[in-house]
Amino acid sequence: MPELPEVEVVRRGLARWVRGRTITAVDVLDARSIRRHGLGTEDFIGNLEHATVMDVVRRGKFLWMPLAMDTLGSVDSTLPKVALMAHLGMSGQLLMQDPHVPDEKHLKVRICLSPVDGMPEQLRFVDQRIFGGLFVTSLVPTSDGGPGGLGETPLPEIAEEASHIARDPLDPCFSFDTFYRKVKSRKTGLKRALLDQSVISGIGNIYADEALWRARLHYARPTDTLRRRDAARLVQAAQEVMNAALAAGGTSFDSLYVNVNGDSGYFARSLNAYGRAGELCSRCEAAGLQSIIKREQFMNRSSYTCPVCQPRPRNGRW
DNA sequence: AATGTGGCCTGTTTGC
DNA sequence: TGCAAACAGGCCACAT
Repeated sequence: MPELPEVEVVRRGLARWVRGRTITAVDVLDARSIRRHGLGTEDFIGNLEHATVMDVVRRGKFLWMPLAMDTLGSVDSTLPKVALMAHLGMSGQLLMQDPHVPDEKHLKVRICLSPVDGMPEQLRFVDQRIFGGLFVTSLVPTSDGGPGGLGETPLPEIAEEASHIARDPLDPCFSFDTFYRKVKSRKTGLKRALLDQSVISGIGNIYADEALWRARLHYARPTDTLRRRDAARLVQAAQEVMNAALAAGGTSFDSLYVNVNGDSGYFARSLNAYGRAGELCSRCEAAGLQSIIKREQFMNRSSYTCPVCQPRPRNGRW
């Protein structure tokens, strides 16, 4: 499933094909994919047609395209106030396609772009499970005054529907102090805090388990007992594992298509904890020990840990 | 107010 | 063999 590194790969790929192009037509094939656009299909389409895509911006797993409306034949590029928001959910894909390519089985929305030589004319949203979706949202000032997210031409504004989430660990404006303050003030388990988008964004179940494993921390570690150096190790671990995944996904930048093929494929081989129940912990093995990664339920999700190098709390003491 | 839970979705895998 | 249940999981509405 697309996680933050995959969404960033999509952002970079998409920017290359859609920046500066005008939307000429929109075809909503399944209204469920725009259910978060509360004003309905007609309003959704009306907001997009004749608008020009100024950039592709990402924070966490939210991706949006600031739009400039073409008024009286001239594009006001100085003040984009709305954006086309996309969230891929579990199975969403954004594909650049030529018109003659047959519709994908789970094609939900087709966005036609002004023709440019050598560039595909359609941006297609394909989504099997419909956890993802598209909708139009306003741009609002950021709370910290920095750019809303990662883009080619950073705006001091953020898509409203993404304004409640914290900066992700790959954001140049990510603040460790802010993260640590938020974590410390929580009264919950560490993994729950990691998955809370208002504490730190972009981390899902897979990267949460990987970051915790790398930092040798247990998912149930009470957040208020976390030492500064533990938190620093955890953030660094998250950055390392996501940068590695990003590098592995970066090979598809030159593709005509914006690559989001579901299973984390190539990078899955690099995972040390997630999905490895019953297998030896590689770090323990390297140290001459034999411990087996175990799978447990936490927050109705699978959590994978090494019982030796990520020990569970005993008597509430760490 | 802050924290925790359930449900949305459907193709694939597992189990009886 | 065949059907049903489990599973995947980000996010938000709702409950406590």
